[in-house]
Amino acid sequence: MQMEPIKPTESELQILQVLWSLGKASVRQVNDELSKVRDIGYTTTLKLLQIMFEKKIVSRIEEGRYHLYEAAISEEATQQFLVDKFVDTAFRGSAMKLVMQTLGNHQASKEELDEIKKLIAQIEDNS
Amino acid sequence: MQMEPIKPTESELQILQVLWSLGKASVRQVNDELSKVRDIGYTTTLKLLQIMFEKKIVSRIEEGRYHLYEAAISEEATQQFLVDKFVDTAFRGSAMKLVMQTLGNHQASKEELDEIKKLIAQIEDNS
DNA sequence: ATTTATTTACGAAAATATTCGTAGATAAAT
DNA sequence: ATTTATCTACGAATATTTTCGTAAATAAAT
Repeated sequence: MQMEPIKPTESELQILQVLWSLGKASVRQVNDELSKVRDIGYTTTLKLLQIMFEKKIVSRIEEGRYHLYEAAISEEATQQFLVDKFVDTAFRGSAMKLVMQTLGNHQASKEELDEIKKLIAQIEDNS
Repeated sequence: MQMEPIKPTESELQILQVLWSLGKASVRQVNDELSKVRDIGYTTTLKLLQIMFEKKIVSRIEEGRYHLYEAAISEEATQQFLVDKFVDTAFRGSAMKLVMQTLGNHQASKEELDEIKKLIAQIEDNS
């Protein structure tokens, strides 16, 4: 369990995204994915993963000569933590303002809207 | 009009929040507000405002011996920009996931939920 | 067997962001 | 008039984050 959720840096977050989508992955694989998004050298990716390993943000297992890395913090918990921080720093604490702003400015499919309505109904029931 | 929205740093965002809430304000006023939130020296606040002025994030007018600063970018546009980036880096591009996550984990009043339902209905009408 | 490629470790440079000290100007207080 | 307080400007120290070069080890290819 992650007692004190570590605040990942911008780069670390990018790597976490790759790991969340790939599951276990070698430095090479992470670097290949990351390279699709931005310019980055192999040893930079390696170093980032090493730092993240020290910070316990990722775990790793030795697989012969190389390492397989894996996210050690869950996507949901991390997102939760980041949303909280984000609401504070960008929305002066108003989570609902964030919801409104996002809803109003991003394409949502009928299915997504339905899901959100369902969630709202659920919240209303519980109060 | 802000053609290329500048990405404010963490500190700059804090200052913007103060300015958005105060309107025009002196360095002293900004610093007083900021001090409520965290430890910060007067000249640090001053320097930050000067840097932001150079970057055109804030405007200022000379009022006698001192300056009055004002946010030069709107809260809404900045939030929009930040949400977009945030959705990308923390939610792998899924804005609706952000909405769901936030809705599910933050207290919402009946009024806020009604407002959101209204917004959803509006979106549904337009499609 | 030797060369080439791939891997990890690690230090340190480079880039970015934050903080503050000091100086000089001016106003306010004594 | 002199001292004290308050303001801006600005350089530079710190802290943080990102990037990469180099070395050592090992595997793969020739």
